[in-house]
Amino acid sequence: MVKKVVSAMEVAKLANVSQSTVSRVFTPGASVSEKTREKVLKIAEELNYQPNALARGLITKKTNMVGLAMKDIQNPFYHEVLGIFTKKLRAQGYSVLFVYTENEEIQQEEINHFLEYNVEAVIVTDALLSSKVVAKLQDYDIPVTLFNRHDKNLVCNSVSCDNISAANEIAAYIYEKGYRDIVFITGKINTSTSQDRQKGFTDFFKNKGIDITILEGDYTYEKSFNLTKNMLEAGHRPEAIFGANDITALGALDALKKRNISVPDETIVIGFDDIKMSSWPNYSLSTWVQPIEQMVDETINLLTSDSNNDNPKTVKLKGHFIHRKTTK
Amino acid sequence: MVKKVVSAMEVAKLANVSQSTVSRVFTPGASVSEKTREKVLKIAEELNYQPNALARGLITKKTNMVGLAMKDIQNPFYHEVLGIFTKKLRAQGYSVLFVYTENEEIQQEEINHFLEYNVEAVIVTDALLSSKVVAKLQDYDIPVTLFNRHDKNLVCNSVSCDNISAANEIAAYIYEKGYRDIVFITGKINTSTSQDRQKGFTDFFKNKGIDITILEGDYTYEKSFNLTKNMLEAGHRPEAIFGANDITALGALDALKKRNISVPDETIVIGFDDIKMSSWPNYSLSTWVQPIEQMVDETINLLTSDSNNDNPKTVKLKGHFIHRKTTK
DNA sequence: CTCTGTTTTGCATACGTATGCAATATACTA
DNA sequence: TAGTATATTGCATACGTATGCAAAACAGAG
Repeated sequence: MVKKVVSAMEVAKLANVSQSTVSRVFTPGASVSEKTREKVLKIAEELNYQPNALARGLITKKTNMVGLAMKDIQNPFYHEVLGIFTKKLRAQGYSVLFVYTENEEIQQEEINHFLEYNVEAVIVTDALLSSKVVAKLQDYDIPVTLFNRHDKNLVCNSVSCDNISAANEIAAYIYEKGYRDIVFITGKINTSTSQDRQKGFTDFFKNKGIDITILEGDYTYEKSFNLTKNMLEAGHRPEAIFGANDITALGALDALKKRNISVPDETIVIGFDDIKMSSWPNYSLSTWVQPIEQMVDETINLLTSDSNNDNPKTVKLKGHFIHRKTTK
Repeated sequence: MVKKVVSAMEVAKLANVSQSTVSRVFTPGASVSEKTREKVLKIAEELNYQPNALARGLITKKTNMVGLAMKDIQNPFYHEVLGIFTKKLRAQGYSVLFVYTENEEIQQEEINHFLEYNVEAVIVTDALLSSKVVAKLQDYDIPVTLFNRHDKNLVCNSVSCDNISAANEIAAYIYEKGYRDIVFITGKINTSTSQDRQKGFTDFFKNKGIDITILEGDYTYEKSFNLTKNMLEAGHRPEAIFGANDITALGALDALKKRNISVPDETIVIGFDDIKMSSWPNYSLSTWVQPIEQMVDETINLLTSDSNNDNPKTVKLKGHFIHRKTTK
């Protein structure tokens, strides 16, 4: 029993008004008398009418769609991010056109998809963007915002945690507790998050004249687990390990446990992100809490306050350290 | 420097053809001579032309958009599912309009959003749907498919793992190993997944005349952890625990570890889903592997093979058990 | 070269909405 | 009451594409 989708025209006929009037009833701010508004709304309700977003977008160029691109990784942090984005965007009347990409760089093709649908803005989370792609989007006046990333080569908005200062504070914490044998496990080294956290962390110790050990990870649990395991087997048991994110820290933590090294008594472990899992009793990981909600709010602000691409903004938020059971 | 979005008309002018011809070049199967096709494509390339999906959808009613709804939970299983869906749908030329919902039941409002954008199909994952909402979608001839769920009250497609037989096999495995003191920790009890897994599991033991313990969980780690902890503190240490999903099983596993109960020597633990985490060395959880890829394939098949809503299909796939270190 | 059958093209229109402009209805002032 | 200002409405058109139909171009046969 296929019900025909009703158009504004049919509502208009039944309500004895013109299609324009029906349109105006559904256009916020348009001029309609209270009486006709009610009349039209009543009929519309009966017919189950709702404006066609495609036709509407065709004229207004306001599609109320936002393109959200994300890379395929196992980090649950981004799952949370996605959820928050979707909720908050909907609250502002936006729908989310979602793209998961396996590629290191977002492909031209994926962006074309966004363009075809006239998205009003593009948010890129945990994925890289070539400057060529950004340029193309900006050619069409579509603002681009990097979430949890920044890139000096790209002239576009960016919202992230102030990773450098956060890592710096973590370093200070470790230093003040008196630990001197320290390890940093990086994430993917071509990500700004990993780079900044490494910089903030190592710079602090450099100033103190302390050498720390850098293990090159890739933001996966497995890599971090193995790096730590190998290090321990080679006879190096550090006093403190800072992982570039929680997943990394958890990998290290499990490797320590496997060798029956007591955390935090013999070695302390600190992560970054505060994913759900980190608060599980078995892990109870001390970590840096990213202010996700705020970060998302700022991102949405950027794209609604029709920020012009010629003058992109960079927002850095602070977050805070949370002490659990992997530190003393 | 805002570049104007070019339309088929402008390409047509430069190529000395009509707009219709340009349209036909971009419409698979339309009649265009090879010579003009090349000419048009060349100009289109130069102007960076691409068809406007909105205008196209307005006429053809083919928007190439699929609505995907998901509930807000912490289970990483659905993160994987989302990724696979997006990739495979894109491969078929579909874009994904994504909705995250916090509500137990998907709201009318969310569905309206899908309708406004003329999505061609709706996939619901880990969320409930009222029959009223399904009816509305079907009124408009939009096929609805439940993923990893089924619901007798809803006349719509459904794709899931054969939870009953899977749980049955797990029960058989446990029985054959000789365990008799057995616990099942449920998920949210209003989900078909939890119900079916419970049924398949308990029915097996009922036939053998064995009573098992049911703990009512909610698919969260915390709940499962506490249930297990309380049980152990009350002096009940079962020989086998089956969790309605991996998160549940991991909660139980951690509670066991906390009490220094040796797994699998004193108690074995089995989960369901095979999320990434389950293969982490520290957990190494034995579990039932859901054939996600196949499940997604089947779902997409259902919606592309313009299955009529009057004759909805139910697909159940098998999956397999994977033995890791929480079983012997 | 002519005639016929087939491909390729252009013309016109439709999809469902928003909006500038002019016409009409209403409210307000004196 | 008449006159003016304002609010409300309808008309016509535009957005960018697809498509039925008829015209035009082409290919093949004789």
